[in-house]
Amino acid sequence: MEFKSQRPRIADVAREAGVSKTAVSFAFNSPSRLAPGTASRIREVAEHLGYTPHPVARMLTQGQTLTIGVLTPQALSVIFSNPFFGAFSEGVALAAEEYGFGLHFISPLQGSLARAMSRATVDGVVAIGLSDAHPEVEQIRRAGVPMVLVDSTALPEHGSVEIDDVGGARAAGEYIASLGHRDVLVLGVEPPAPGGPDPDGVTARRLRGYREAFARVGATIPDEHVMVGPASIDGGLAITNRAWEDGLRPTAILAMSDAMAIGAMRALRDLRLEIPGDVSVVGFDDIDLAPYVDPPLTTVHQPIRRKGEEAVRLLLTVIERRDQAKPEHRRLETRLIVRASTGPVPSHRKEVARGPD
Amino acid sequence: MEFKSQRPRIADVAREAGVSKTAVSFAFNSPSRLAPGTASRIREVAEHLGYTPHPVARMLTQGQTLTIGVLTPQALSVIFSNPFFGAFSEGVALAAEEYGFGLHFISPLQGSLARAMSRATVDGVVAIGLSDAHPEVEQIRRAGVPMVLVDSTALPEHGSVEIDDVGGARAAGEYIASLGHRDVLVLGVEPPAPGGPDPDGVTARRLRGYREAFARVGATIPDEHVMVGPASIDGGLAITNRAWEDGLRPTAILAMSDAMAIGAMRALRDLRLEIPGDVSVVGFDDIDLAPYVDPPLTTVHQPIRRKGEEAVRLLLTVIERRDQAKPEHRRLETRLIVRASTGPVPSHRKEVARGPD
DNA sequence: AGAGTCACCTAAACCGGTTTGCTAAACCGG
DNA sequence: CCGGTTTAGCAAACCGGTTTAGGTGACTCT
Repeated sequence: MEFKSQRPRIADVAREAGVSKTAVSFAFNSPSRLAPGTASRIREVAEHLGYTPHPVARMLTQGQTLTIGVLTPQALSVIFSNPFFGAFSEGVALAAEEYGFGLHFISPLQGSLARAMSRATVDGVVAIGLSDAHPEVEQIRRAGVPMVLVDSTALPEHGSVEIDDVGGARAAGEYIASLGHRDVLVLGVEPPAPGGPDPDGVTARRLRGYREAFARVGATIPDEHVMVGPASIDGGLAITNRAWEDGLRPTAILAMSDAMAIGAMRALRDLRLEIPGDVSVVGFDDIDLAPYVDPPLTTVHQPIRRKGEEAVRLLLTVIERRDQAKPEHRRLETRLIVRASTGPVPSHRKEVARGPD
Repeated sequence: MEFKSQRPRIADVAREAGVSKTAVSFAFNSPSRLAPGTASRIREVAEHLGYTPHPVARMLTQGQTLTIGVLTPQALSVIFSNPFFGAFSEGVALAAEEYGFGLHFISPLQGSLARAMSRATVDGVVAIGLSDAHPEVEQIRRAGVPMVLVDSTALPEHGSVEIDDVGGARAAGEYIASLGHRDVLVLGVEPPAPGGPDPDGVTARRLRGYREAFARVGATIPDEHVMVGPASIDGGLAITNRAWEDGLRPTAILAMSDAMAIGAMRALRDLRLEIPGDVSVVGFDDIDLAPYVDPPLTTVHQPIRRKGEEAVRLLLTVIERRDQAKPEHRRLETRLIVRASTGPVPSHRKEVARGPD
């Protein structure tokens, strides 16, 4: 099957140094249990042979891997295309590195998240956007791995870190409404679970915030004005185009991700519409580049890195004292950042043609 | 030390089902060696107990981890702040997922890359930006792990994927020179090895390209006009400010990363300079957002995702036929993308004050 | 000189699986 | 009814380490 590794084993070092395997192990892990001379001699032999303890074997006996997993219900190749995830990973990495933990990314294997989980050698996982509706949620829960959820409360028995989605979205909605907009398009992020509508996911929560804001001014956001797609530039671009093809002519677009907002702005440009002259755009996340795009993006700020950091810290406490202590749930604040992609509703429409509504 | 896991073991399933461990193992791995009824009964018991084979134990016997590592000489928390890395990871993930491999990120542990490597349970690694000058390069080489290098030729006995840095930089330099610029500032990316000057690293190669281009028009880029810093927005911002403080007044900035270029543009704005009216800026990478920043960034395009993908494919062939076949070295093309952040050299300087040169 | 300590080192058990060889029973053709 | 082949399942060895429970000899104390 595989190949007799030419890598030296502990027994090789033991033989070469004329001691037992135990001594070699001690030389590396508790040198104080050996005569100083012996310990250093063994280490020299090891060095000479190029010996390094086999990490897998070591994990097996120690019962720990010093690795934490980042679980995503979507393929990594899609999730990495959202700058949000880079920043989140940055936070996760920061905390993990601080405590000497490695990072392992876990995404569905042959379509199965549970399978990927059971393959992964981690001491615990940070699960991002794991929805209640995910078909494998039960298997994952049963795996009994220490876990902290991010942007989800699907598994209340585990700790979680989330943000004030509703409040952030409400602030965005109120601001847009205050500018006079009544006809908006909402760009939702695709539910992680391919099938489920994810009744309490990020998309639903933010939508609730938008709607609350509009309700206050007596306006509504009909379901047909909520379109969902991948949280990427291309996603936002495609959906916006589709909306226009469908005849929608909103004066503002509320995107649930900055990447989508940027895609939407691109689509609007291609339609010869001005931002914010003809259409206002507001994003969500406040990625590093949000201030630098053209026009600078009005968006809902969330502490992305901190979200990753706190999730890891929470997870590490769970791993350490593997207790039944009641899980901690943290909620981080959001706030609206007004830049230049939003403005008052235009007094006249550039294109008179309205949608079918 | 650690905790008697409540997780069921293979022996538990065996006892419960009234068979041997062997039978349980067969039920999962080669059901054909068992009577159909027995196999399914065992699987039921396992399901009922919530049994899942321990991944570490399995790795140990199989001699493979089905995981590939991504090795970076810098902390993940810094490298993830460069959008380039997100896109690169996207490519890596795409190929890894295709072949059912997991992804493990390896960064220095307590300052030591070699230590991090020896902890990591991977079948091979993709090392990005590993410099010749890195102090631990010898230890890493000796580890004998299948490896593919990206953006580096530090270890010629391993395969590599790189891009035409010199050509890309030369194209950028020629273009800038053709616009009449003679006084430029180069923003280099920090050498991965804290100490070494990395004589043949990315920074050196691109610098060579810029200089070749300027040489053709009889101009030079003095060393004091080459400043190095972290490849991030903040890095570019800080260095540009420092350059101005040092009295430099270039008419163009050649940044070796788009993130730095964006930071530089920010600094220029803060200095009340116009882009490209007063100063032209060209980046390197062509990240997804390069067309969307203000002004749209002129930059050297490189196939970032493909770089990640090819590295993984190369690595997988090395892992599979663990042969001594001569290592493959691939070089991907680069090309200049002209957008709006560059223009002709201004006829008069906004600020007359010149630097000390 | 004998008992007790200590320093140093080792054999064997163990972590949780997989794989190899083997046995016992069932099956088969003549 | 018998020798040969299959089938179904088991015990034990193994993967490469760590850890436990001694064992040996030198040294100290009385």
